[in-house]
Amino acid sequence: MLEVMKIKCTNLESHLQEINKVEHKEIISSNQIGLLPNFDTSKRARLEHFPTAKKPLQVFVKTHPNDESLMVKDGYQWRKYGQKVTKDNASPRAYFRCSMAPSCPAKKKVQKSLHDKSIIVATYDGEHNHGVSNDPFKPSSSALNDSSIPNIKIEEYASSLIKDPDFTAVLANAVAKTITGQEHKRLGLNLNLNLSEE
DNA sequence: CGTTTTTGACCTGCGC
DNA sequence: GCGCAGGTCAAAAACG
Repeated sequence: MLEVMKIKCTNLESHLQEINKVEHKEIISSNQIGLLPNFDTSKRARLEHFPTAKKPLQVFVKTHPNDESLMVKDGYQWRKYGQKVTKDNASPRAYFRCSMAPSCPAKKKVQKSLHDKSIIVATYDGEHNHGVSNDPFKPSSSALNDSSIPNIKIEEYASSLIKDPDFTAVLANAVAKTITGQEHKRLGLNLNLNLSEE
């Protein structure tokens, strides 16, 4: 089962990198999943100047193209403190600060993708100094309702799936079906990431 | 009435 | 030094 998960993760990572290559025509380092190349060059230079500084985590969230709220349900409570229209993207960028703890340094920026308005990009900056109300990437969490397709953060999402007993059962069933040849076309491992091979 | 959102002003860093 | 762009502040408005 872990082997199957590993293969699936590898496929999804390569798929994500292909998408980013097409969108931005740049090569992405293989250990930076979802890190957008349009990341401001001046800031990138600063980060490279301080190699110990953590690079911000970027999460892609599928949403309705007409949804202008830029709200991402990720298990934390965020307070919006600013909004800006940036030069390289007509969609406004919203700035959020964690409101679950007064002294929490965690922040995030949320902006729609330049090329696909149905995808919003959340850039997380800083770490929470408190717990989370619910697992942000667990399939049963509020992040996975009808109007919000799961965040495409492969490693954490896969990790949460492994912990999910329901998923384990489904996965085991799918593996059994594959082995017995009852289901060739679809592996039954649809991770609902909107990144299927179709 | 407390909390959150909105939005224009302000601050800061960078390139020229 | 100046202008530009991104990020933050804070007062007013909106909301529950």
